[in-house]
Amino acid sequence: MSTVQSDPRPGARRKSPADRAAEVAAAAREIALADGLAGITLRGVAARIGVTPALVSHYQPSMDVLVADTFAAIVAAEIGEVAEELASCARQVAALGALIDSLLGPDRSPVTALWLDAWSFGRRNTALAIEVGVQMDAWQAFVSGLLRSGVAAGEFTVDDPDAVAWQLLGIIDGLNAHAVVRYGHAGSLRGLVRTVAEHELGLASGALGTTTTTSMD
Amino acid sequence: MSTVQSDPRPGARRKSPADRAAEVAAAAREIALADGLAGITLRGVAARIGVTPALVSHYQPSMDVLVADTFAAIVAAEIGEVAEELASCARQVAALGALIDSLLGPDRSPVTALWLDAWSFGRRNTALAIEVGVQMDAWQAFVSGLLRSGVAAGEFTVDDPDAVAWQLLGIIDGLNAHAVVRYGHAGSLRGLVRTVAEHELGLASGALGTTTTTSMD
DNA sequence: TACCTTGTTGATCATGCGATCAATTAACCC
DNA sequence: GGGTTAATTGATCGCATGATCAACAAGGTA
Repeated sequence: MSTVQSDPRPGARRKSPADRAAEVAAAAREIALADGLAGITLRGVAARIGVTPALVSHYQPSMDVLVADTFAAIVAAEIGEVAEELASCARQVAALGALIDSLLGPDRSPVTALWLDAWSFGRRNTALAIEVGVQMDAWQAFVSGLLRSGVAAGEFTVDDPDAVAWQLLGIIDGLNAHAVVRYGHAGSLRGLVRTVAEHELGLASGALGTTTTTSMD
Repeated sequence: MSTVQSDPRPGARRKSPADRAAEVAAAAREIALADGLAGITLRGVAARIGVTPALVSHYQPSMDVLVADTFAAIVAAEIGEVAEELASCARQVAALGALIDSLLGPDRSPVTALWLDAWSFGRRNTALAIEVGVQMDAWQAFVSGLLRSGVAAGEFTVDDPDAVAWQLLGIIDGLNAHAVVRYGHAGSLRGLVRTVAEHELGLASGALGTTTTTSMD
């Protein structure tokens, strides 16, 4: 992931700017996922790749930007992964169910914690605030696109796909946040989100697939 | 609010430990609501009450504790206010509707932002993390109590009031978070939460009161 | 009024952060 | 192999934070 390409020259410590930049970015991502955005520090990143703080500083306009870019990279990558994962679904109903499963899965803690950090730090880091907006919009666009596809395919109906997308993402984020802060994971809450989605889309109960549902069934 | 009680002695600068502590706490609360938990700083609090940083330090075991206590005080006060506000409701259904209105009202930004800070900072501040847990549990207990009262009164049925309380709070927090970070306020989302609540409680649509609902109706 | 308790101060320390820059030296090219 | 480019370093600055403590002085008390 960190462009480790064989590296022909023996004992070579110097790297091309592109490689170094990639290395810095990768280190920042790893730190962010492990210790949160607050863990991304000049000296911390430098130490992780065995380099002087000055060098890290040299490859970034400012730490605020590095933090913002790191957040954006992680979230964007995740959107890509989820999109790819959902591409195999024949019907949009199935894709939506898979999306909910994915976003409320057992391994969400790191990314959810990252979002919590971003929401909080965004008030003191303009670059990050902008990136938070961009990534939230990206998620919203992805989900609303999914909804529109489903409507186009005649699988369900939605009055306002944009609004419903925001609602679903809001609910999911809230449940995930609670799960990260107070519980282990939010898997048991999938049923609730499914129910909400089914209601919003005018689907029958269970149309989005069923695991062990939480509430009344 | 900051115990300004007349103060008989003229030109008195000295205050009793209790008064000073209250003054410090009040200043911390004001700062937290205005600038977030990150704004609570030794020198900042000191400057606000016209006092030396050393004095503020003198009245608190550590800044981490002051931050945690400030967060707890604000949230606890809000729970108290909401509880009092809901006490006038004759039926629990009305109380639940009022609760949703209150928690998704137009002036939620400061408190929601505070929660976001707390969730994020809790990873680096043990005292705060504990307080976050306590206050989340307090809210959960309040809501589940409300649900149990409604069940006892025969107004609706809930299989697992504890779980449903967590779900409702999770949804509300998520929508509020999105509203704070990306939108003005979450008022237009009340309809969604009402719908979820009605579904969870086996109520008819509109049973929790209606404002302009968002989705399909 | 003199004393003594104690709330309060000023100075100071230690820490961690981001950022800068001349000097170094590795790596490439001719 | 020598020269040149530029990646990298070490040293150092400036700033903000939390925390400590001897010294001071306000204010109640005898």
